[in-house]
Order: sequence, then C-alpha cells, then structure tokens
Amino acid sequence: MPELPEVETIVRGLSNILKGLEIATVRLLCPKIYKDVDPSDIKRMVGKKIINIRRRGKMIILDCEGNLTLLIHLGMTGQLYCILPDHPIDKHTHFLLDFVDFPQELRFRDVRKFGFLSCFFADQAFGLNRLSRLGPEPLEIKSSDFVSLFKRHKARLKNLLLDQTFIAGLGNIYADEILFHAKLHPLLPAHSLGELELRRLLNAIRKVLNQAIELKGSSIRDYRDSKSQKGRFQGYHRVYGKEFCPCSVCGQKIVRIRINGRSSFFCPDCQPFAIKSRK
DNA sequence: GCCACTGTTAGCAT
DNA sequence: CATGCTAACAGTGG
Repeated sequence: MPELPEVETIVRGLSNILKGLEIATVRLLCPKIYKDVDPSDIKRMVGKKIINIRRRGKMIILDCEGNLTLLIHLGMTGQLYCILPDHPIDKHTHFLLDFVDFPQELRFRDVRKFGFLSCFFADQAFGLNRLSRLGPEPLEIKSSDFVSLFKRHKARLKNLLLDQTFIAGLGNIYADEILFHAKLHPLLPAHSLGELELRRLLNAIRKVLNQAIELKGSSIRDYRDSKSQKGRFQGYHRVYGKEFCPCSVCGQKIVRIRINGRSSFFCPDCQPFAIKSRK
C-alpha cells in the first residue's frame, strides 16, 4: 500500500508533530519486525531528541541525536501515526514511542508484518547499505539521467519501475497509473523506447506522483496518514483495479495481466505494444 | 472449509 | 547480472 506519495504524506505530517521531541520510552511489542539490529538496541533512542524526519524511496527516516537513525518501512499494511495513549492497543501494534512533555505517542501498526524497523548509527555499514541500495528519487532525477538510465536496460518497463534499486518509491499502483499517463505498455523493453517516449515517461512520473501527494495518497483498504486520515487519490485512478471498466480516454475496456506474479492494469488501445502503433 | 487475492521485499534458483 | 518464483504474514471475499 504505502508507496512514495503515501510515505511522503506521512513524513510531512509527522515532521510537524515530532521534530524536536525527546524520546521518553520505547516499547517493542513484536520482536520479529526488526532487521539488521538487535531489538534491545532500539532502546538506545531513549533520551534522544528527534532532529529530523525524512523520506527516501518508501523508507521513513528519523534522524535522532547522537548520530542515531531509526528506519521504518511500512511494507504493505503498515501504519505510523500519533495518537493519545488511552486509545486501545490491538494485536497488530508492534512498536510505540512516547515523548517528554507531549501527550501523544507514536505507534507502528502492521497487520501483515511485511514492514520493518531498523536502527543504526549513521556511520554503520548495514544502515548505509539498506539506504544506499536504493535507486534515484523519481521526483529529483534529472531528465538526461533518467533517459540514460532506462536506455541501458532491456527489462520490461513495469519490472523496472517496481525495482527499488533502479528507481526508488514506486509500487504497483503508481507504476500502472504512470504507464497509463505515459501511454506505454507495461511489457515494453526499456531499451526499445525512444527519447521522446522516455521523456513522456518521466513527465508522467512527475505528474502522477505530485498529484497523488497533493491528494495525500491512495487509500485502497489499510492506508492511513499520520492522523489516521484516508488519502483521496484512489478516486482518480485510471487503470489500477479497473479491469473491465471503460478507459477514461478511449472507452476501450481496461485489461489485467500478470507480470511476475503481480496484477498489471492497462488500456490496450492507449498503451499499445506494437512498435508501429506507437510514437 | 478451501482457495485466490492483496498496495512489499529478500533470498534463492535458474 | 537478469529474471522469476517463493516465503514471510494476516485478512477478506467467493
């Protein structure tokens, strides 16, 4: 669920609330969700202030005093939000922070437990690796870099867009929406695209992501922002989840295929595969 | 009850 | 290195 726009929304919301707060207590309710770190080491955050909150790809990064960094990935069903501590804690809540002189606590809740937390000193190798494995930010990459990046690869567009080491932050929903706006078939080999098509693709990435961020992301089922609010971009999906629906541009029925075990939705008329019907 | 499906990623085999 | 399958997990809907 949470892809770049959802994570960005959460980070912006939490940044307003948490920046500068001192961590009073750390509660670890599920030992399995920690990666690359001994869960008890997370307690080193107690007494530290949160300096900054930022996003990289789909990762949420809390920079704390003492060069300590907390990394949170929401997986498919993760939620990260502030709430008053008298709200009941259900069995899917795995991590809590509370703060000095602040009434709310920060909760991490994740039904499927595909999300994870990690904690490291800024100079520690594994932390650098987990972040440094990520490809460029789709809203920051220069047009010329984007074009040369794709030209070098022969994999199919949909796979590349989902590959976090290639470009960071896109997931199944936004990859499909982006390809629709770019009028490109998801199975096209990247290196078969012309320069114009690649620029169209980058423009679609910027347009779709920025609009989704404005609307605070897409809520299909679980996604909520830092104040437990739903996003509104799901009302603007053109292809994702729209199998058999008429295309909003041409009226043709949207189709669904499987690419690497995952659903891909597209319009067969607006996103042709045959080279001669493109351009 | 069973089976298929779900917005992610890492790890492994080919 | 690229590609493709599976598992990790829990819930929902047919």
